[in-house]
Amino acid sequence: MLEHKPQKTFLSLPEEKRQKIVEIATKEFAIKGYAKASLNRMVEKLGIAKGSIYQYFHNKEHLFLYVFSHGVRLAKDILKPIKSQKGNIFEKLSASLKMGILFIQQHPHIYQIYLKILFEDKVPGRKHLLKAIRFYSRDYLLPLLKEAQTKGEIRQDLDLEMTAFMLDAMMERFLQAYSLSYLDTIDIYEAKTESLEKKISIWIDILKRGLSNGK
Amino acid sequence: MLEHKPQKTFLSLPEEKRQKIVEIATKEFAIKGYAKASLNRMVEKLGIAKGSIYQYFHNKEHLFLYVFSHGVRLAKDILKPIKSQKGNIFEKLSASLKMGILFIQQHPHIYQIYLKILFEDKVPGRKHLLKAIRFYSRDYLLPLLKEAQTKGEIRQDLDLEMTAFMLDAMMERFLQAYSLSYLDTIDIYEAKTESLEKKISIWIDILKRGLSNGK
Amino acid sequence: MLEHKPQKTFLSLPEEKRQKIVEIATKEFAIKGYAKASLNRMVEKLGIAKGSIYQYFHNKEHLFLYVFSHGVRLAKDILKPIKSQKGNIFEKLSASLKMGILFIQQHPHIYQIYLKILFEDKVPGRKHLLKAIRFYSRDYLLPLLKEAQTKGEIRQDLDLEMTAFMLDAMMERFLQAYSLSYLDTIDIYEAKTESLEKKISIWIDILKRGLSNGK
Amino acid sequence: MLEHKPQKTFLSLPEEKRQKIVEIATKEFAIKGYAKASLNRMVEKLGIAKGSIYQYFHNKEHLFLYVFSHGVRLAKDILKPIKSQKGNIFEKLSASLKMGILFIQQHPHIYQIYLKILFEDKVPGRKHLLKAIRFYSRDYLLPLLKEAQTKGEIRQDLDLEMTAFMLDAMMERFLQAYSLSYLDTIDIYEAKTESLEKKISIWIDILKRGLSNGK
DNA sequence: TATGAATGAGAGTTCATTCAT
DNA sequence: GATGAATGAACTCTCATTCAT
Repeated sequence: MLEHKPQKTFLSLPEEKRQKIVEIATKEFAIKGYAKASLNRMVEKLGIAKGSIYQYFHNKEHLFLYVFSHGVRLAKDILKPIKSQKGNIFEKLSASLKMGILFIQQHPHIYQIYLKILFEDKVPGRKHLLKAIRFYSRDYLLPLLKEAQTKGEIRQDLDLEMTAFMLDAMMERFLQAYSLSYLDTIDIYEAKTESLEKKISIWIDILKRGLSNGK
Repeated sequence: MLEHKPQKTFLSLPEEKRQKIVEIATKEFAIKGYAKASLNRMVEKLGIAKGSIYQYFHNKEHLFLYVFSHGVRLAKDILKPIKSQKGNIFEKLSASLKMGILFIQQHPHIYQIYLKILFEDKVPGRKHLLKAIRFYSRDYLLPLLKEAQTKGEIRQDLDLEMTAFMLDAMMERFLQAYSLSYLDTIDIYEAKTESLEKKISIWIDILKRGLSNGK
Repeated sequence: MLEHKPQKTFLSLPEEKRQKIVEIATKEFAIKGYAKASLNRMVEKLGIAKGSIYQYFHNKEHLFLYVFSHGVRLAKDILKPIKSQKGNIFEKLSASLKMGILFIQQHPHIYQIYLKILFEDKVPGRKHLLKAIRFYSRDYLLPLLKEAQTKGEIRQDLDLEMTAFMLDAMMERFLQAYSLSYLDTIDIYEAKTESLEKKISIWIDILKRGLSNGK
Repeated sequence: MLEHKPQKTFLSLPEEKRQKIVEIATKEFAIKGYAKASLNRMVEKLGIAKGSIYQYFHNKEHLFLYVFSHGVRLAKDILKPIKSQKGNIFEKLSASLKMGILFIQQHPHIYQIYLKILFEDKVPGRKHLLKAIRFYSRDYLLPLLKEAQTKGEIRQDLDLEMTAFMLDAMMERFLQAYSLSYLDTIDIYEAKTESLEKKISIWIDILKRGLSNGK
């Protein structure tokens, strides 16, 4: 699942051209959102014919789904190593946040697409896509929390399901704020002016106190 | 500030008609976002002529700004009483969250508009609008935290600015998740299936442990 | 003919209001031309209701015709005295030109309306209006030329019809150039930068040599 | 300068279609002026889809500027040979007038566009366009007059700048009158009913007497 | 396979005119 | 007599999609 095959013609394109198409399309979807993204603009920037894009992808929707799943693949690759790294749960959470920031810096448009479709309607398969990427929730955080509870890093009386939800919400919101600042220089939350390192450490510190056994 | 006057024509309309216009427009902007919202659809749903909407508002932008500021006014009215209510900071935060939930339930489309423009570009006055509504951050949370620190409800060594940022992020993300579930029945985070009351209380409990003095 | 009566309601308006209406309407037609002139803008500038203008004039066309004929009346009043003044034909032509300049300076928008409709289609009664205002041609210049020929001021062998056409063309074009410069500060023909007096006298001098008996 | 490129799409159209588009557009702009010209009407007359015209030209303004510069190109091609032809200045002026008449007969709508924008506001690049086409003034007439003065064809005491202005005004007004008659059958000045040849010769004769040395 | 001209629905906006109050 | 809300046709422009070459 989350597989969205382009036409064969796209796959037989030279690697370089394929990359450029994905790159331009990603940027367009990221900046404009799905509905307002314009194939016209894409082909113009790419310097290819209008009809060509329809040789590569059946329609706008297929192109979008391919671009999106491509982004998810990149994100998963970056986050995978954390799960198996050493350290307690708080160190892992901290590392996850830092990795998230890094990903946004390296691929600003991919995370931006995710943010755009979060609240946009008429995005093809939106619900399915959103469900598929809740890394931090059940699939990612819950196992982490269970392990931590077993090791005694966090309290025994915590409702892990809800804690996972809370952590997911917090972490994603942190990335949202950072992304907004990074991309828009809106800086509504002053995420940029303060040291991110310091912000993360304070955050984790509060969580540690909140989640672990009192002294 | 954040005042957006409609044409006189609109103000002299019968109350009922005015309400219907705001309601339909709010819904359209909430569902479609600014750029994709269609005045055509609005007037059709309202059963009025295309030209009429231009008697009421100078253009799409003015209509949007009016609808938006109308929503903000409603939100402010609901949240105002909390500041002066009794109880410690955790009780106030808890009350804020519950009030936020209530507001979303009563005016689902207003909060939805806010979420839409969070990540949409080309929204008129977007930066200004977003800055104007960060209730929870500096303007709202910081005074609360200062008071709590004075009263000894939270630790003396907390960096209040960053704590405010964290709380703001957490609370807003909670509402985001709830709103997504409520409107879309997406239920990515199972926000609906669990008791909200319970979820909030666990959340506040963790915060209490994380923020207050040990012991 | 060239009578265009407004509605009775207009005539019973206070003098001041009537003047203001004519003034604003003249300006609007002068700047925008007939087709692009907007009743909306006029009533807004006048501070009266949209419906009122329809109480005063049956429709846009009637308003225009009234405004136009009002302008013609003013122009005729200014030019009338010249015919009976003393001096030879060249002095009269010179005086006419100066009077034309004066009229444009005093009522820039009236002459502008004439220029606008010269080449605009869909102007109600355009042909009729244009025929009605060829002052310089048959009605004005021909009698002048005949008298001058009788007095021996100009050659006997001149074809007066054609000379009248030429003079009409020359004089009107002079005013056109002046009007363009005066209104637009376009100054395509540098009409402004040079002394008008000097320009007129050179012009008349050439005519005198061209039209009168050698010697 | 005065270069206005259409889209590539237009240039790769079959010659016949391109001509038809220019022809229809020229006519529409000539009859309606810039502001009131309707792309809707054009595409309907052309029998093409609304969107197609936007494949050929970026927007209404670009279409207009192309059509206009196309007309200027035609006019220049026609008038070029005169400068270098034999004869004195009066023969050249006479030839210019005749060529002007011929051009209007062959391309009635092109000259009409020029007349339309002379007095229309909001025409894109109007000032620039008008400045660019004053053939008869400084660029064309002044050299002619200087040469004539050198050769002794005209008086030494003439102010050439002003004479150029006068000639320009006279000749253009002659063409205006002719164009109005030709297109509108308005015939305000009876330009049609009389022999043009005779009219021109009388005109030139008066000029000759007015400008050349006595005797 | 690649092209790009053609399409037509739908967008926001303007405006002269009508008519119930 | 004055008002101004309502109308709807017409405007310029955008866009995803099709299809003959």
